[in-house]
This record gives sequence, C-alpha cells and structure tokens, in this order.
Amino acid sequence: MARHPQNAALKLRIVRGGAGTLARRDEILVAAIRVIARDGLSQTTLEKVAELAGISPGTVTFHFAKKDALLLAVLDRVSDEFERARRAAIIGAGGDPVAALGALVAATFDPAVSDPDRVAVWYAFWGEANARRIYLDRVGSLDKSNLADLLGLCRQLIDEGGYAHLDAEAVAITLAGLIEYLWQGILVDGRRFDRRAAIRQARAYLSVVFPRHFG
Amino acid sequence: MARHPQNAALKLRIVRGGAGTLARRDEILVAAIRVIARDGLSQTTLEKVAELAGISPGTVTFHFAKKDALLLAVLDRVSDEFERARRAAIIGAGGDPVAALGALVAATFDPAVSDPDRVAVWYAFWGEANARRIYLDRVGSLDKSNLADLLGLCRQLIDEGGYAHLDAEAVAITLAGLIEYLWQGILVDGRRFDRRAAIRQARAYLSVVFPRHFG
DNA sequence: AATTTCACTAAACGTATGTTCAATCAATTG
DNA sequence: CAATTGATTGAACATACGTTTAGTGAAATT
Repeated sequence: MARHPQNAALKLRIVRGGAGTLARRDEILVAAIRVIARDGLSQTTLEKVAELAGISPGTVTFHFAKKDALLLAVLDRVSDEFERARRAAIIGAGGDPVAALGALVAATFDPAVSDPDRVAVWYAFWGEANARRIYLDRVGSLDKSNLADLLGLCRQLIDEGGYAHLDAEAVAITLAGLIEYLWQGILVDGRRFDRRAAIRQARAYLSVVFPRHFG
Repeated sequence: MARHPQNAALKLRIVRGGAGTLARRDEILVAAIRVIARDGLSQTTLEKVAELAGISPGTVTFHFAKKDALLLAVLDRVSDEFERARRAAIIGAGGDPVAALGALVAATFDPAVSDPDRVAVWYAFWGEANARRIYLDRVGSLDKSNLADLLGLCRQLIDEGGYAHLDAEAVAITLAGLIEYLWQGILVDGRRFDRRAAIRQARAYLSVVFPRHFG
C-alpha cells in the first residue's frame, strides 16, 4: 500500500534521484543499520532487513536497486551523521580552539551520535575496507578530516595559547589515537561503556598537554 | 595425492587432534589469510581458498570440518603470531621497561609481524566482532593483554625512573591508542606505509612522557 | 470516471556456495 | 602381496540469497 501522498514523493524525487519516498528509504536504512550491527556485513541479507523494516524483500530492492547500493547508503548515512556532529561541535565553538576541542570530545562520545549500533556498523565497514576500495575511501576520508581538524585546532591553540614548545602534529595524532582507542570501547562494552570516563580520560590528556586551558 | 609420509602424519595427529597433516593445514590457512585480506570476510569462499592453495574445495572441508572452524583457525593463527611477537619483545628486554617499550613498538611495526594481509585480516575480524561473540573475545583479549603489558611497563618505569607525577594508566591508554592509530595506517596505505615514521612518532610520545629515558 | 503513476507484494528464478559422499591414489602395515 | 588407512578429488546436493517480474491497490492526474 502506498501510505504517503504522491505529490510529496514527486517533490522528493527531484531532490534525490532514486526510487521510493524518503521516509521509506529511511526506515530501510535504519533497519539495515540494526541488522549489520547485529549480524555483521557477512550475514546481512535483504530478507532480514526487510523483515525488520516490516516490508517485503522486493521493496528493499525497489528502493535500492542493488544490495551494494543499500550498503553504501548505510555507510554514507552513518558517515554523514558522524561528520555532521563533528562540524556542529567545531562551529558551535565559534573559533575558540579550547571550546572546539572540548566539544569534539563530547560529540564523539555523545550517545546520540555514537550509539553501539552505529559504532558496530562503522567497524564493519572498516573490516571490509581492504577488500572494497570505496569503503576505504569513505571511512578513510572521515578519519583524515578528523585528524585535519584536530591538527588545525592544536596549531591554533599552540600559537594563541603560548605552547610554542609543542609539536602540533604529534599532539594531534596522539589525541586522535587516544579518542579512537577509547571509542573502540563502545564496540567492546556496548551499553555498558562508560562515556563519562572516556570523556574524562580524553580531557585528562588535553589537560596534560595544554595545562593552562584544560584544568 | 598424499604427498607426505604417513608416520609423520600420525605423529602429528597425536599433537593436534584434527584431520589432515599440519603442513597442508598450514597451506590452507595461509591461503585463507590471503583471500580474507583481498576479498573480505563477506566474500571469502572455500572455493577461492582452495584454488589459491592449489587443492580441491573438498580438501578444505576435510581439514577444517566447517567454514567457521577455518575462519576461527585463521583468527587464532594471526592472533597467536601477534601475541608471540609481543611476548618475545618483552622477554627480550629482560625486565628493563625502557627496552621493553621500545621493543614493543618495534615489534608492532615489524613488517614480518604486521604485514598488510595480516593487518587486513585482523580488521576483518574486528569488523565482525559485534556479530560473533567469539571473535570479540579473541580480538578483545589480545587488546586487553596489550594494554595490560603497557600499563605494567609504564608503572615500572614511573616507579624506577622517578616519574611519580605521571598517571600510569593515562600514559598507557594514550600510548596504546597512539600505537593502534598508527597501526591503522598499514590498512590504509598498505605497502606504502612508512614504518620508520610510525616508530619515530610512537617514540616521540615516549620521549615527551619519559624524557630522561627516551631521547 | 478513466488513466497513469507509484509503492509494494509474493512468488519465481538462477546462481553461488557450504557440505556431503563415493571413488581414487598413495603409502604404510601385517 | 594383500589389506588397511589417510589424503584427495570431483561431482552431487541442498539451500540460502540477490534479483526479477507479474500483479495489486491506492493515489494523483487528466
């Protein structure tokens, strides 16, 4: 049954370019995220996704022509969500590197952003990155821009905050590694992961490196 | 064709407990590592593994009853190789934490240990870790013991080296994160990964934290 | 009201793939 | 030499799964 008005669908078609309404596409993507997180990419089937979305298997291929396209759309969505959260944190800081670094850490461990399912999906694509170049490009580019942001902020704080003795690149790389390492705990511990402790540990490093700005 | 003497096989049977000679099992495992690295876990088939090993598909299931068993054996092998390299580095240092930390870093980026295929395999299993508890246990436990080793060595160096102002746990976590982050570069850059630069960056952190011992 | 378009279903299709199995070949044993 | 055992093959089997397609109902368009 077509549950949504056609004019809305037509309008959206112009914006998107694929088949189906945005709402249904979204439901499928959400279901796919859940299945990938639960069963892994190797055990993810269109039937499982369809069942979780409460639709027939054929509808999934109606909205996403190929399974590959669905998986890529999932990766894009998760990637976009992470990226958007990062940008919001930086922009919200209004040019203040101290606020930006703190906001980045907070955003990274915000349960609304890095919920266990999304984290599992992210690692799932990392796991196939060596096999599928397109996956490596996506996950790799997010990682690269993350490091670039951290590097820029560290440089700024080193310049403006009087930390001339510090090597910005070394600090940025170490910070990125620490954050990713802590983030990995979400995969391991799931709902039991202590987000406050992670934020505390990330800020602890910042307070060691930039003692006059992170107390 | 049975290419190996039976008495050798019989002797080995006692030690192992599975079907087949050790040599053939080994060939299959090596082929499987290659296929997993190249095509990912989701596209790894027994036929591909068999073809790369130069045997028939049936022989693979003769030596590894189930595909799952083969994959687990691959994980165990890679895991053991990493673990053994780590232990060798620590033992070789003869109780000296400075030498041990340096050796651990060197071992981590030793091309004989962390060749791109093995790293890709490792990430492949991480990617399925959320779906298969057994994978999470294996990769997670290696990670845990790595952190535990680093923590022990940091504690020792802090005590013996006069760094009482340092928080051992914070240093160990940061170091583990930095090393893993750099290690990730092997997956991204493959053969082009600059191992010397990675070792240099890891040691740079150590020299900042323990200036009197890493110059 | 008739027609067209869209979202969807359910079944069918074909292929890929893990697994089984009877047969074979080599080597060891008695 | 005969018999047994172990390793291997290659085909057969079964099934899971991505994809296709004919058909349906509802909404929108004319």
